[in-house]
Amino acid sequence: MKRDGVRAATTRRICEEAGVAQGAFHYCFRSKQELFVLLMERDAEAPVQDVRDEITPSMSPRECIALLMDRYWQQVEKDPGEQLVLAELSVLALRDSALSDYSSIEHRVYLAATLQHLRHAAERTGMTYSIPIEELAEVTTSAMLGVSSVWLATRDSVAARRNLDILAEMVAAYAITP
Amino acid sequence: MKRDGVRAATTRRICEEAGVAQGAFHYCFRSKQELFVLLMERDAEAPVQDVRDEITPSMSPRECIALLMDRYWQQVEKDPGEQLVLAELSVLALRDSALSDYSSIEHRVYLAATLQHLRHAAERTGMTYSIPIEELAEVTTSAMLGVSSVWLATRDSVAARRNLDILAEMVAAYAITP
DNA sequence: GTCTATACGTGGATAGAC
DNA sequence: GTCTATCCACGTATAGAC
Repeated sequence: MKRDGVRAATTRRICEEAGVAQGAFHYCFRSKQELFVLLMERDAEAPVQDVRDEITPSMSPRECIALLMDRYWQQVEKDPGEQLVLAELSVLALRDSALSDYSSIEHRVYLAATLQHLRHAAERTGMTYSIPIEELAEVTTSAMLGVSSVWLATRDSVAARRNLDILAEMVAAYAITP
Repeated sequence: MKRDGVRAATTRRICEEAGVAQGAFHYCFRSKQELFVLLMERDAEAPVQDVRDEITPSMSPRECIALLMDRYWQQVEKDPGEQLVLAELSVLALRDSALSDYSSIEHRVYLAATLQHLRHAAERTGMTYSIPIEELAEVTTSAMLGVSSVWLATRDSVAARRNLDILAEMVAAYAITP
């Protein structure tokens, strides 16, 4: 999927690359849809990277938020194919009622990471937020998702980094230092 | 495409709903890809709604930006299918080198609208921005795109409106009143 | 369990009558 | 120009031998 796109992942090609006959597919999975569900369930349980140790008590809000953006951007740029596949699966799920539970996996995975990061930052530096942390995490995650979507299409890394930088500043404005 | 998704737009069904024989398709278009290119060219030239008259000199930056968000949100919620089709076409273009020119149509269309809005707001109210207007428009558009992507999946209108509201506040913080 | 063979539907595209 | 008929490739899924 990462190499050739979700569309190219036919049962024939999957089996071919797995070195088994195509007929074996329906021994392993009831249907192709079942495989997709299993894949998306796995993605939805992607472990959230633990950045607890990277936040030190002396860091400013701006630095804490910048760290979140950096980690996110690293992940995107390290493996753009993965982002693209997640995007493909998301739109696929939006049109297939059997997969609709997974239409927001991309969002959910990163939302959890953002929320965790904001919580750790608050714990370690003693800062608080001027709006509910869930709301801040939600808008931050949505915005980051937008930035990465645009980057996937334009591949303008300079613009993406600048966007995340401005975004970090915007979000940090909602932090209150003790 | 809006009703049943881009995938469902086969040459057969297009001709069926157009009331012509399937063979007529390849008289009108060289290939299905050509039709897609034509469609995306049309989308890319979507007229930017003129909001010049809605901005009055007495409005605060916060109100000006909120107006931008409102207009955007109206468009998304009025016709979610269109947003979804744009998203589908974007990912399609990302995997098809012949369509790669159009992978960022969604972004480009709204970027132009945002930029125009910010310029008009500056002209009518005399305000300026503390960072280059192009950079502010870029990050704002990306963030709005992210919010609408998430909404397409979750259909949580309350969360979306709240996200846009916070976003408006964030962006307005970059305005300097005269 | 894994294979081969095959059924069966659905794509895009073309040929050629009218 | 528009139609019918057809080609051919490829998709998922199943049947049944080994």
